[in-house]
Formats: sequence, C-alpha cells, structure tokens
Amino acid sequence: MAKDQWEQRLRAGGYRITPQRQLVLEAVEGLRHGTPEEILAEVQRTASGVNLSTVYRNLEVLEEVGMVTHAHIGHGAPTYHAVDDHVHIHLVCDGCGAVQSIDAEIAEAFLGEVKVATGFVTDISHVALHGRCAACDVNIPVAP
Amino acid sequence: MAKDQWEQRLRAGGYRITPQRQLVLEAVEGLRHGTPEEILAEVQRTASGVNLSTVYRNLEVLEEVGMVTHAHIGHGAPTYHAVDDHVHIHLVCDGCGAVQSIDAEIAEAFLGEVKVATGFVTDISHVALHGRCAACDVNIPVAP
DNA sequence: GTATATGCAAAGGGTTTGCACGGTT
DNA sequence: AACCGTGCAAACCCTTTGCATATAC
Repeated sequence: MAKDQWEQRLRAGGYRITPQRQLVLEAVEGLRHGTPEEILAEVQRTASGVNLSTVYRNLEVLEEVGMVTHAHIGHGAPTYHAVDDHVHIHLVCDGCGAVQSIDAEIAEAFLGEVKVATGFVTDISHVALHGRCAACDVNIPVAP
Repeated sequence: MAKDQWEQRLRAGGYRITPQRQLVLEAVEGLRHGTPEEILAEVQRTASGVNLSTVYRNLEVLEEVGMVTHAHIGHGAPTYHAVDDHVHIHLVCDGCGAVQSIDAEIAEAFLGEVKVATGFVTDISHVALHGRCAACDVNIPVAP
C-alpha cells in the first residue's frame, strides 16, 4: 500500500499519522501473519521504546479504517493480516497443532447456502476451522 | 444419559464418581449451553461450596470420556454442551452480537470438499462462524 | 490405606484502561 | 493551543497450577 494512500485513509477516519502507527502497519504487512506480541517485536527492531498497548491501540485503528484484519487461529492470541493479502481459511489440527491455509473460495457454495437458509453473511476467514489433518486422522483419535 | 451409563464411562476412564462431577454433568445437560461460570452458578444452586477450578477440572474429565464438548462462540469463555445434543453450527453476528444455531448437516458437502482437497477432517461445530446477520447486513457495515 | 478430587489462593496469558506527558495538527 | 496518541502501571477476564486436606475406592 502506497504511503499517501494509507495516510489518506487514516486522516479520513480522523486519525493522526504517527511513527508508531506507521511501524505497526509496516510490521503487519511485512510479517504476513502476526500476533500482537510478534508485531511488537518487529516494531521494536526499529523503535525499541514502543509499548504493547500502543500496538493494540493501533491495530484497532488500522482495522477500523480497513487496512488490517485479524483471525482467530488457536486458543491464544489472534493473528493480524494486511487486507490486501489473499483471503484464506486456516485449518488447525487438534492432533498435532499444525496450521494450514486454503483459499476461501472453496467455501463459496456453502456460504451461499447458509445465506439462503438464514440470511447470515459469513466471514469464513475470521476464525480458523478445527479438526484433524490427514496425518493425524489416521491415528487413533485420542485427545491430546 | 442414564446414571449407570455415565458412571461406567467415568470408571472406564479411571475416574471416580463424585458429587461435584455428577452436578457438573447435570448442569451441562440442563443448561444446554453454558460457560464454566454459568455451570458453576447452576451447580451452586445445589452445592454452594463448589469451586470454579473444580468445574474446570470436571469439564475436562467429562470431555475426555466423551460426555461433553465445548465450542468457542464469542471472544470470551467457551460454551459446553452435552454430547447427545444435536450437532450445530453457531453463527455470531459481529454487528449486534446475536448468536443463532443451524444444523451442522448444511456443511457436509463443504467439509467433503475440504477433505478431498487437503485430507483435513473438520469439526465444524467447534468454533462459531462470524459475520453479519440478516438484519445487520442491510445496514451500513460500520464496525461496532 | 492409597490414589484421586477438592478448595483455596496465587500465578498465568492476553487484553484493556486510567492517567499524565508528549507529539500532531 | 487543542486534542489525539503514547508509555507506563495497574486492572481485567478467563484459565491453570501448587498445595494441603478430604474423600472415593
């Protein structure tokens, strides 16, 4: 995303341009997948004084103006993505913990049915799907 | 679930039958949907001295022996169900917060495709799907 | 009698908030 | 100059854990 583009977006939302804001955005774009802690670490490579709460506040702002989204993958911290990434579904294996991504397109028909049945418009990428990966599914399904 | 059935299941897993255990199970069955806190409240109607950590420990045990499951609905505490309930998908509206349930059967074809594409076997009921309900979808999609 | 369960209190991870100071506009 | 954004510390919610005691077997 070009510099003047995101500056515009922020200003349009009534927000100011600060170094921390810029660094958080760059970190999200650079990492592709990042938890708030990971984003903080990335930001601190440039500006070591930045605080975790600033990261949280800026992720919230960047999400509000539509430059960032988050998805819930495991039971832990959410991961943030830049919006121009491909929309994908995360599959989390409850056996081995592995996470794989598939193109969200595969869910289109299903989401259409859900909409017809209930009127609900689903953001399938917002939460990971849980289950068992091919390798773990063949084993005896004992809870980990 | 009949009394001797669940006693068997617990004993088979090497667990003992305690009043707290029984009350937690009954609370889950009675409430149909309940967070650990809600289950505690229900249990305490009969036995006021029971502790939250006991509820957590027993939910874990009951889940291990297959009498209870949990699903992640909002960003807060998970909700527990008895296993003999119908398997359903929770739809959470990010606009108004409403939660609706639909039969998990609607996802069968989709989950089949996911399995073919990746080998991944999905437990679609384990996490709620997020999006916008019919009422909120027609309004300007401003984040809450 | 012995191992498992319990209650309590403390600690833990992740996130939010109140406050005074500093920076952007 | 006004207001938004920041750092810091404390508070928050949900959950787990260590320990001594009680209880099921």
